[in-house]
Amino acid sequence: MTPTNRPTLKTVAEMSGLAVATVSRALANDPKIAEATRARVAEVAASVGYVPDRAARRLRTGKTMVINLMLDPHFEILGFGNALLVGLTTALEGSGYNLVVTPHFTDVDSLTPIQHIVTNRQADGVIFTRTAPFDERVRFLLECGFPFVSHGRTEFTEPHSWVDFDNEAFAHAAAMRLIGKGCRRICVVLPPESLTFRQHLRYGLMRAVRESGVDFHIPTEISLDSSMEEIHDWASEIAGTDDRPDGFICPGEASYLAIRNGYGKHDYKVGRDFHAVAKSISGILSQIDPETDTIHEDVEVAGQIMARKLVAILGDPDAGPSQDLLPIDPRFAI
Amino acid sequence: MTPTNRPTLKTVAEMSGLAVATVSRALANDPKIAEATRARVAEVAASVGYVPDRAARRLRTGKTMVINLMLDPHFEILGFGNALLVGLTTALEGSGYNLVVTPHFTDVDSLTPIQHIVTNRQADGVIFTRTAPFDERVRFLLECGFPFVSHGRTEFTEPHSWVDFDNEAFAHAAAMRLIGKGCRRICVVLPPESLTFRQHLRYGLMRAVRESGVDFHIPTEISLDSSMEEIHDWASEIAGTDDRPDGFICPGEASYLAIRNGYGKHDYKVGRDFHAVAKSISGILSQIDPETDTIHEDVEVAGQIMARKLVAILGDPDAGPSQDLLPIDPRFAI
DNA sequence: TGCGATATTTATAACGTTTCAAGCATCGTG
DNA sequence: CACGATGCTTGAAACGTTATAAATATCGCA
Repeated sequence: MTPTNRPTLKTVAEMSGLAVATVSRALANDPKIAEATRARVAEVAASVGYVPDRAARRLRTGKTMVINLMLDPHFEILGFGNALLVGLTTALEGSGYNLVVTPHFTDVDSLTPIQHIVTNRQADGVIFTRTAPFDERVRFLLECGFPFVSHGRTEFTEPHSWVDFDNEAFAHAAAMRLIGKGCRRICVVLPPESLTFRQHLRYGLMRAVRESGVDFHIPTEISLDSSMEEIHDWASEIAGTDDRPDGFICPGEASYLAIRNGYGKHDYKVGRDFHAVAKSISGILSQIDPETDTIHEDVEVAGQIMARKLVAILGDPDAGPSQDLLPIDPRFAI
Repeated sequence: MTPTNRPTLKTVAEMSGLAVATVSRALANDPKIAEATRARVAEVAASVGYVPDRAARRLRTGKTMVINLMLDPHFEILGFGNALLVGLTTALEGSGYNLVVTPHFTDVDSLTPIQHIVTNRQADGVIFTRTAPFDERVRFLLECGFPFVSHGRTEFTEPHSWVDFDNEAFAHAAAMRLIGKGCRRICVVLPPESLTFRQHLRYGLMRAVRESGVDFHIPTEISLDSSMEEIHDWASEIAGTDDRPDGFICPGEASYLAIRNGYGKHDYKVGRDFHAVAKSISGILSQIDPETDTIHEDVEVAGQIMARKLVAILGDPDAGPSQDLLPIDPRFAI
């Protein structure tokens, strides 16, 4: 381990015969510094490979240059967490912000880790997923005026920044496709009540129902958070009933697979005896069942947008919140 | 935003009528501080919710209390990245270390981001995956004596800390199972030459070949890094030949699916016309093909072990490197 | 020539922590 | 009773920045 010979402002100052303060301001492009000086300082700094010290900056300015991603280890759907992470990190590259990842269990105690981050200034902003209609994290962060971007919306009247997939459009488009294939009774596996996008999916389906008069079913025994085994068993059971749905909207790859296998137990084959439209995230479905009808949610670009949005907020705290509703592939939209 | 009223050492010092230095050392459990004082300071600190300032500490001590995970956005196999992340973050919880995630593309320039971290002291230790036999990251980090744990081994003589799955045992066990099912020609999809575990898989197969005299095939047209489409097309093509393999070792879920579908194009059905043993990571295979023969690699515990290992190294830099070869499920071992 | 205005630069003081050397009681001992 | 130990506490400096205020150089103009 080298005896810490990293160049500092002092190094650059001595080399250029200027004061530390001058160098600091020159590098900050302060217009009060003579153009010639600025150029010389920049050159010297570059030549010795000066890189400002994060700790010193953070201590002095209070800005951590850290963005915190709260990740729920429980409920990470196949590919979702990774795609989000990739989107965030790539968008953050070169921005000077570091992404630190903290585990937090949305269902048990979603607030404590965030409070810790806010009160102890561990980050400049937070990003999280699995947003609830009256999310306590959102409420808390709004109260303290702490910057954040959520994946998913809330029902608070006060606006805040979020990025979300248009699940309403997804469910509607999916339902319309199923109807187009002749389905008479459409079923959708919804997320638990606690998550906002449950309603969006439901509205999407209901709109299609209103428009077409098709029959529908929303199971109460299972949710999108149920294990694949549970969904599988439920599907297998319902497949044996007379009023079994002949069309499924699956807002996730896992639920699709579980249902297709559950029905498969009764030799009901997707595309022949029933139909399904799945939300694709990892894209694996097109390999498993190439003929599966899917609508893609691009979580990676969602991550990129969230990162850019948060950086923008941090850069200009006076800017109001902004929202991004990511549309479904227009080919599927009605 | 509140006007920064966070308690500091000074706060605690004033409240307890002691000097800042005393408080600092009391909280550090310095035995030179009177027992009574230590207790009082601890009490006061707790009562005001004192939490040491990371930036100040880092500036003073040089320790960043950051561990950096280098994540390759390209090649993250289904569930691998997320499982690793979950393992790391949960194991790191309460350790005081923050996990920051940096993207870096193993194939294009694996060194630069790591050099940046080392020379600019952005972290106390690094964790990375996709290790090569003569990995330049390992070489570099060993040279500077910078703490790290790799997922995967190298062929350097100088030992270093790593955690790895026993891919040799996996391939061997998989081959033996295939042979037990009557396979005559076994094929394994290997990772590219650049990755160390390619050899481990190969050795595992070769050992089984030696022991049983079975025929084998190692494709050169594709690798584990090939897209599912490519593997699918390759499998579909080879399925039409006379000497097509009747047993597959798939060190990944994607490759299994691609092959099963490629063979499926010729109406060859897994379990009937050919067999396969897949490495399961996300566990999704048991839902897609419940009868699939899989051997599980628990990437999450790998992550936990890596995190603990690195923390141990950072706690005692004089401790030598240590290695963990994670065994396959003993039920499958021969 | 001199004086205020303007353009640059700089010294200094923080930010919150740890550590080093020094401080000050208290005490046993010669 | 003085004197060095001993046990505990503390002042001051430093880590690398940035912000504030003050200093210095430069200049136009009376």
